[in-house]
Amino acid sequence: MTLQDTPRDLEYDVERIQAKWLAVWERTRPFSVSDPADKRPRKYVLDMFPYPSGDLHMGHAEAYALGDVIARYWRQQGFTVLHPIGWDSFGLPAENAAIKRGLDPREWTYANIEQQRTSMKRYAASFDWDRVLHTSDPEYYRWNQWLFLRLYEKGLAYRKASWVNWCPFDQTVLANEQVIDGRCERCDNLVTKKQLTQWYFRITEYADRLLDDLNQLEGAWPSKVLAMQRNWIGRSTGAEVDFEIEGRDQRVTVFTTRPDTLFGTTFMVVAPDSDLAAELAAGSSAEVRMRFQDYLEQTQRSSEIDRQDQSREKTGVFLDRYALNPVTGERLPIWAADYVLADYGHGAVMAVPAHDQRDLDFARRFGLPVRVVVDTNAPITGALPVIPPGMSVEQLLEAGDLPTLDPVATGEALTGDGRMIHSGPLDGLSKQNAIKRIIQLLEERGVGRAAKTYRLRDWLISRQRYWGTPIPIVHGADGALLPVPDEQLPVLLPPTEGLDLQPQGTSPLGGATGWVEVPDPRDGSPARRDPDTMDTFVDSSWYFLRFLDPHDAERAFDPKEAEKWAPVDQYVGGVTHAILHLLYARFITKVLFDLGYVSFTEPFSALLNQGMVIMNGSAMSKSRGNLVRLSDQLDEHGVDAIRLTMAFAGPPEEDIDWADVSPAGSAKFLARAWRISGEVTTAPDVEWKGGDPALRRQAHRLLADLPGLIEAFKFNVVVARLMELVNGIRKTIDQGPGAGDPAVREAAEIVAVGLSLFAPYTAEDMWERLGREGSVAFAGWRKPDPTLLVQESVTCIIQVDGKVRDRIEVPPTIGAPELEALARASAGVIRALGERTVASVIARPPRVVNLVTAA
RNA sequence: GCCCCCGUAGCCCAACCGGCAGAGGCAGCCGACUUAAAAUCGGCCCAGUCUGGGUUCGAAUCCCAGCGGGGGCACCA
Repeated sequence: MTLQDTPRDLEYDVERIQAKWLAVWERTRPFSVSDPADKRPRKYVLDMFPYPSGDLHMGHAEAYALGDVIARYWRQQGFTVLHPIGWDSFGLPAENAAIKRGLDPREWTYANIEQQRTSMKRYAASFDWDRVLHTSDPEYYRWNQWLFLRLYEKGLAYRKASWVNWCPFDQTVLANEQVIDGRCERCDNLVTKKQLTQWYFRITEYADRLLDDLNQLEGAWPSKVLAMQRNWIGRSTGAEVDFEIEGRDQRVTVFTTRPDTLFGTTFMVVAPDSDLAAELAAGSSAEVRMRFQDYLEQTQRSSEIDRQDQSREKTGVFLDRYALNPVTGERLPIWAADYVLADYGHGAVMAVPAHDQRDLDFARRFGLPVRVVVDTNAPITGALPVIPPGMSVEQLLEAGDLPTLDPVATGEALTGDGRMIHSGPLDGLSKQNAIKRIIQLLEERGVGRAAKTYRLRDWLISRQRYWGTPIPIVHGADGALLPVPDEQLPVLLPPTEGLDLQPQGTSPLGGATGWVEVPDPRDGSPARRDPDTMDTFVDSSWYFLRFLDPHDAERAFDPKEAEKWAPVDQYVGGVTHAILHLLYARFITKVLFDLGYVSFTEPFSALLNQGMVIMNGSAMSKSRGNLVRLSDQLDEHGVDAIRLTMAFAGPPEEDIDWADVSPAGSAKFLARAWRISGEVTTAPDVEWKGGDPALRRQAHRLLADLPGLIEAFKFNVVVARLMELVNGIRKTIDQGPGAGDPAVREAAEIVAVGLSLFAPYTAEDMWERLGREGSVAFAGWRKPDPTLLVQESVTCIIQVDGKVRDRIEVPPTIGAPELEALARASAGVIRALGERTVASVIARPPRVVNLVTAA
């Protein structure tokens, strides 16, 4: 039987193979998942969905190649794999492009989606094309609105006036993530602060759960991402202490991580832009009021950059007001200074200059008292300098080698551990014990308590832009917030005709008169829709659930489907989303859990972060002139070669420098593998048992190792092993039993199935050339034959004092005594040992024996 | 300043629970085939694992301290 027929078949023709199989897949839709009777085990493999800005680029190519390896692997393992794709299609770039070109954002967005869809299909990503969603479709965003209303009902969506980031050039509010080093991410102008009333999601209420549940993900998420999430949430534990204020009824509460230093507090500092500061100043003299007002204005003029500059000298004004230390009754002057932040803790701190660097800097600048209450030279912890032998601590002190105890002189706060002094009931205690004791005391007297505080802030979700989900709230003339009833959803975005999308600091939707003006549902009087749209991170915080039921017109998703598929077994995407997107999705999942819509509390059971594709050591960009176009690469080397290069380049989480890898080499390998499939002369039903044992062993060892390698994301190693096997087949054909050996067919088929994870076109064509029916994508792994995995003999290394002196072939089942005897008798050992005698023997059969000589 | 990764041949990268430092590729060199070149096939060359300590019979692997690179958080009380 001849498998190669036409002359064209003799060469690996990338274009022909791609065109052929692309047409087949378009017809058969092999990766659509819809059979409700399917009883196979399930996997949900999800790639982060793309934002439709232009065509796919190299970064997409890497992410989708790697996600596809995982999806295709589980299919070969006999799982039904849900691997959907959609578009995160609301957002600023569409709006900006629309403004620039005078288009409707819809045109730009959906044209780009079409282009990306075509590219993805060409790229042979094994997506379920029947579940596509776009977040900018009303069928999708109506459920954002539904979700918003559920949060609103629970008190988790609320409005508040607050200082927000404001770009004076773009005339818009910016999210924290859009502020890079104090500048607007888009126009690079300095960002200022503006007080606005905005919608927030109360994510801080979930801070503890968001932090603690990360422990469940240990090992399944990259440790880097876990660390980033922990940093971002930023929980610190300590205590709240209530201070009485002279001339004020209410106490002021401060947060501190060092309540043990309470006796060392010598003044109090409040944030100048806090309500408290304004109130305290108001109760002071006219002169203080003026000085405070000046300072406040100065603070607000200074940019984020200035404020974060740590070399900047401390500034502040004395408010001529006093607080009373709750344990000593001591009078503490109150200052306003911008090194205290209004929105962290309570916007006020108890200053302990001896033991806090910032407080010390401030105290030294303004001549405030400094009192040491922790003797950091006391021998309590390892914080002491190393004491050279023969010298006592006293001698060192005399020699001036120990740090002096006076922070005022040195300018260095004593932040280390030590023994408490000048602290009444705390004297003599260590830091940890002092913290416990003082909290106890404060609680007994009702003037303080253990407390936690967080860096995490509530999630500002309003945007004054057009291209997003309208917030489903109507404002009554009396200020009432009236949620739009579920049955009236979606609140559709009005058409852009007649709207000015140019950012002006208020939402463009406010100008859509016919849309924004609605009757008050209570009495028909004039009312207005909320003109803001939602942050697009809302869209992506639950899309993985919509994929389970993307066409459902009755609800956001079917809880039964969620039960079947969710949470996502494997999530794949860039580390750029390591904080915000993942945090928001985790938050919304917990909310949906609390509301009873899902039965799990974490959305993504495992996470793989792929690195970036860079060029010559730096990120690709037009301005650098090092941009590599994906379409050029695909044209030049073929889809499979590019996909294989992405997998082979190295560990997935590391960056790929395109200058260091060889797509041409990948193409060469694919051609080599493909050619073998045409050389096989045995029929598909040949009995392989009699095939060349060496090749069979190699092939079966690969089968045995493959699951572990893929599941550890060692795709580069799998590709290397496939290359090895192809080399083995080549050798068997050219220098061994020849192409007619059954082992050659067996190994070639294993290569085809293995390659189906990385190079779907080539694998499919090989499978056909091998005379196999059906798609290779579902062929499944052959079971490794255990008899082929057992080695007849292994090489045992024999060491003398840890150095290899000989190696012998032994049966794998050899016992320790026997092995030791062989080792002692080996020529290399006798030579190395010479006159010396063996003191002890470490035998680890069958791999190693170590003979240790007497000293 | 605090925290998280990573440092192995000229380059990209392997090396299981600590046990022969090398699987694979790129580049280079040599050879076969060819009138020649390309393609193809075969072969060869190449490091003692960033540095210094420690643990161990034995360390690329574990621990400590540095150095170099990447990343996150940061006047966060």
